[in-house]
Amino acid sequence: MDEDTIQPPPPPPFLTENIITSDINDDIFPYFLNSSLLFPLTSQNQYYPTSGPFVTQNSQFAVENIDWINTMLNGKPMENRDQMPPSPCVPVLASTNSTSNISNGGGDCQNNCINKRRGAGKTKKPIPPRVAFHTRSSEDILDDGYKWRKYGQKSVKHSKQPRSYYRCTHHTCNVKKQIQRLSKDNSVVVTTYEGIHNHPCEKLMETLSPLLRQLQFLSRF
DNA sequence: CGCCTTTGACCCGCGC
DNA sequence: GCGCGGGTCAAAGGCG
Repeated sequence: MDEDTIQPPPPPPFLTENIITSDINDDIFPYFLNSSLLFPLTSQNQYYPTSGPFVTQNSQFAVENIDWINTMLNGKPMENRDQMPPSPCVPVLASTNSTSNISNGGGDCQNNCINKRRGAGKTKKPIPPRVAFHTRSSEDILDDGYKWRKYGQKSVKHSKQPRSYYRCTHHTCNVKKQIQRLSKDNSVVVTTYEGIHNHPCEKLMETLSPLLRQLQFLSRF
């Protein structure tokens, strides 16, 4: 397939609707989130592909299954974000089977989240990595590709809106998230992630697999 | 039947 | 030590 025939996909509607700010280590970065994928933005408000090999109009580029939430929680990608290719990007087939590096935070969650409330001992509880998103959405629960189980809900002081507590249902994963609407602006959902997933994002793989299969098929002609 | 949400009780950290 | 507020547990009930 000639590269000229590859047309960049139109920006999905959520890119103009669900504007998100993320709050990590006192830095605020804008992000877009669709039903399952998270797109970091460049400083020029261009978005990155979430994962897989991609081409820009001028060059090919591979993003290897990056889970942006986990990557942010590891605190690494921000200084490099403007070195990455601008959108629109088109997914292409990987020419070689690259090494798999799927959303593995290096097990930090196990270290940081191990302190349970009972028997935590006298040592000061380490603060687990956290990231918060502000999303304008009518939906409380944004589908981030992971599966969550609600384990609590509390009303919080100085807020009319209750706070909901969720835990990743993966049996080895201790990642939690809190969901709460802003009392000042009910249309804004604040989602706070705590910890790092130690397993791949199932939905991400589900989403990309058919697309890549289709492209593989088309590339034969 | 298994998985999920709901919800009141309980626990813990922190400030006073 | 006490009280408050936030976070978690776990039983009960709902749903597919």
